[in-house]
Amino acid sequence: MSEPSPTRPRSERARTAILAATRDLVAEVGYEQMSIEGIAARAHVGKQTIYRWWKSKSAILAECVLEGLILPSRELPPDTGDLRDDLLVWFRGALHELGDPANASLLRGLVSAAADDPDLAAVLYERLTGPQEASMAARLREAEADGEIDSALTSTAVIEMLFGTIVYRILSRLDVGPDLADGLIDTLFDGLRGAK
Amino acid sequence: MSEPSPTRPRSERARTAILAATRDLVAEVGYEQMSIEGIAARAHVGKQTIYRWWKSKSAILAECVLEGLILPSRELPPDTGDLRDDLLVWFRGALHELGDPANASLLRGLVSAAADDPDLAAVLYERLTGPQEASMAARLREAEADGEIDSALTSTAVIEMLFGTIVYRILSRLDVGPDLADGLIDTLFDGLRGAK
Amino acid sequence: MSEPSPTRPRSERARTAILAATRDLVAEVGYEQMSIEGIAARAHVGKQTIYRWWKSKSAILAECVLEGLILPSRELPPDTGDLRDDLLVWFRGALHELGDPANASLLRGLVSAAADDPDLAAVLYERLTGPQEASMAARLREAEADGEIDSALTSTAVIEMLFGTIVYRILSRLDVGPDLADGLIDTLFDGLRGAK
Amino acid sequence: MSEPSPTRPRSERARTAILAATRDLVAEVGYEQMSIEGIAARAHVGKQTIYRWWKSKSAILAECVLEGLILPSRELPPDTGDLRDDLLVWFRGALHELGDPANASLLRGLVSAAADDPDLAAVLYERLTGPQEASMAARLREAEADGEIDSALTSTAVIEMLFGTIVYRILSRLDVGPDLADGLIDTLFDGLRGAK
DNA sequence: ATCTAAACGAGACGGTACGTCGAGTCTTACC
DNA sequence: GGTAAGACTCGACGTACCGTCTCGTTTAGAT
Repeated sequence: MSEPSPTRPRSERARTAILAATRDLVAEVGYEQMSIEGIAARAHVGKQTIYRWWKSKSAILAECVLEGLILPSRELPPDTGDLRDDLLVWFRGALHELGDPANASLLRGLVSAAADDPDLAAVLYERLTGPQEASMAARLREAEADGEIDSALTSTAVIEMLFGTIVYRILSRLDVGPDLADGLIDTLFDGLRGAK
Repeated sequence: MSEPSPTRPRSERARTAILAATRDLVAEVGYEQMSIEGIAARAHVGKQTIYRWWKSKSAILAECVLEGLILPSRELPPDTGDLRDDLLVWFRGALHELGDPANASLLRGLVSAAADDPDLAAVLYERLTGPQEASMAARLREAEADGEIDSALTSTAVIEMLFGTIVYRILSRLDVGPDLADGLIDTLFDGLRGAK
Repeated sequence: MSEPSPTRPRSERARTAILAATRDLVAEVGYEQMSIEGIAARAHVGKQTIYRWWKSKSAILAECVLEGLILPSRELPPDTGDLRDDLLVWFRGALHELGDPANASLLRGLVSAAADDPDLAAVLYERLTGPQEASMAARLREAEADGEIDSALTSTAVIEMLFGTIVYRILSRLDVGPDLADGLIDTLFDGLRGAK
Repeated sequence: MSEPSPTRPRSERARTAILAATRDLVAEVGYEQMSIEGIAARAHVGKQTIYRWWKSKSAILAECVLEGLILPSRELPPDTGDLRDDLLVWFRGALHELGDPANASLLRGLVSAAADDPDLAAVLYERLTGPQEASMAARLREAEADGEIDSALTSTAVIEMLFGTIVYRILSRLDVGPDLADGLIDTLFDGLRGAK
C-alpha cells in the first residue's frame, strides 16, 4: 500500500502555463501557425515537458477545451417549460457569441484541428455537445410526452442540425447575423409548411 | 490596351499536373500533411512553378475545386414537382457519398483549409452551394406559390442547415449513417410537431 | 564556296553590354556573388544571348580580360639599357596599382575564377604574363650577353616569382605596401648575400 | 562570472564529422562545387547544425586548416647550419607535394575560398606561413650574424616570394615541375648575377 | 521590296542549393 | 525523476539562380 514511486510529481505550474499559452496563441495566430516551440517559449517551459504529457498540438488544445479554458460550454438554459423558447434563447446566444471575431477565429482553429485529429474531434464534440445532448434528449422525450412535439427525430439529429449550422456559418464567414435564429427555430418546430 | 509582353506562355501541362497531384495528395495524406514539395515532386514540376502561380497550398486546392477536380458539385435533382422528394433524394445522396472514406477525408481536408483561408472558403462555398442555392431559391418560391410550403425561411438558411449538418457529421466522424436524412427532411417540412 | 548562312549577324551591342556589365559586377560584388541573371538584367539582354556565346561565367570574364576591359596589361617599360631599373619601375608600378582596393578586389575575383576554370587560367596568364615573358626572355638573354647577369634562371621563373609575389600579397591582404619592391629586386639581382 | 546555462553541450561527433566531410569534398569536387547540403548529407548531420556553428562554407574550411586536417603545415627542416640547403630541401618538398593532383586541387580550393573571405585568408596565411616565418626570421638573423648572408630583406618578403611562387604555379597549372626549385634558391641567395 | 532564318528580349520551365523554421528526440545540470 | 535549456537529425519552407526551352519581334543578307 505504499505510494508507487518516491519521485517528483508533475508540475502543475508547467501544465497550467502550457494550457494558458496555448489558449492565447491559438486565438492570436490560429491553429496552423501555432507551434509547439512557440507554446514552450511563451510558457517558459522546455519542449520535452510538453512532449512528455501530450502527443500533439491538438491534444493540448483538447485539454484546454476540457478545462473550459476555451469555448466554455454554453449550457442549455434552465427548463422554463417551453422547449421552443429555451432553444431559441440558447441558439440566439450561440450565434451572438460568434459576433466576436476572436470567438469565431478560435472556433475555426478548433475545427481545423478537429479535421485532422479524430481524438480531438471526439473530445471536442463530447465536450461541446455532450451536456446539451443529454438534456436535449430528456426534454425532447418530455415534450413528446406532453404532446408539445410529435417527432421521432433523435436528439443527436437536432444537435447536429443546430451545431452544424453554427459551424457552417463560421467556416463560410458569411456573417449572416443572429436574426436567422428565429427562422430556423420556427422551421425546426413548425416545418416549412408553417404552423397551423 | 497593349499586351504586357511577348514571352513564353504558361504551361498548361504543368498546371494540370499540379492540380492532379494536389487532388490525389489531399485525399491520400490529408491537407495538413500535404506539402508543396510533395506536390511538385509528384507533378514533376519545379517548386518555383507552383509559387509563380499560386500563393499558398489552399489556393491550389481552391483551383482544384473550381475546376471540378474534387468534390464535383452535386446538383439538385431535376424538378419532379415535389420539392420534398427532390430534397430527400439529394440529401440521401450527399450523405451516401460520405460513406466513402476517401470523400470524407477529402472534405475534411477542404474544411481544414477553408478554416484558415478566407479566399478558399469563399471559392468553396460559392462553388459548392452556389448552384444549389440558386435553384433552391427558385423552388422555394415556387413551392410557396403553390401552397406547398408556407415559410419565410430563406434559401440560404435551408442550405446552411443541410450543408451544416453534412459538415458537422464529417467533422465529428460519428458515422451516423444516411438514415437520418429522412428524419431531417421530415422535420424540415413538418417540424418537430409532425405533419397534421 | 558559298557563305555558310544568310542570316542575322551577332549583335555587337549585346556583346559589348554583357562585357561591360560583367566588368562592373565583378568589381562591385565579387566573382562568386556575380550571377549570370544579374549580368543579363544589367545588360538588358536575354539569358539565352549569354549562353549562346559563352559557356560559363568565367568565360565571359576571360573575354573581358582579352578585351582589356579589366586589368589592362601592364607592359614592361621601354628598354633603358638597365634591366634592373626597368624591372624595378615595373614592379613598383604593379604593386602601386594594388593600392586601389577596386583593383585588388578585381584581381581576387580573377584569381577565384581561375582557380576553378583551367581555360580562364590559361587565357588569363597568357594575357597577363605573355607579353612580359617574351620581352623578359629577350632582355635576360641580352643582359646575359652583356655580362650584366650570369644566371641560368628562365624568364618563366622570374615572371613566376614576381607575379607570384603580387598574387600572394593580394590574397593575404597584408597590405605591405610598395616598399618591398626595392628589397625584392635587390635580392633578385644581388641575392641574399648582397652585392659585392 | 556566472555560467551562461546548464544545457546540452555541443556534439564533438558532429563537429568532427562535418570537418572530415568538408576535407573530403573540397578535394573531390572543388570549393565552388562543394555545397553545404552535400557536407551535411555526407556527415549525417542536419544543416542547422552546420549553420549553428559556422557562418559560411569558407569558415568550415578555415577550421579544417586550423585543425591540420588539410594542408598540414610543412615545417622548415631542422637547422643543419646551412640555411641555403635547408630552404632548398623545404622548397623542393613543397613543390613535390603539388605533384599530387589532389593536393593541387585542394590548394586551388583554398585559394578560391581565401579570395572572397578575408577571415579565411587570415587564418590560412597565419597557419600556413606563421610557423615558417618565425623560424625563418630567426635563421635569417642568425645567418646574417654569421656573415652567411648580407641582406636587409625581411622574412616576410622571403616567405612571400616562395609561397607566392607556389600559389602562382598552382593557379597557372603550368606544371613546371620541381626542378625550378634549385634555380630559384640559387637566385635567392646569389642573385641573377650569380655567385662569385 | 520582299523573304527568311538566325539572333534577340523576355521569361516560364525542371532543377539544385540556399538559409530558416519547426518537429520530435536527446543530453546536460539543477532541483 | 521532473524540469528548463537547448543541441541534435530531419523535412519542409519560400527564394535565388542554374541552364534549357519557347514565345513574338527584329534585322541583315539573299533573292
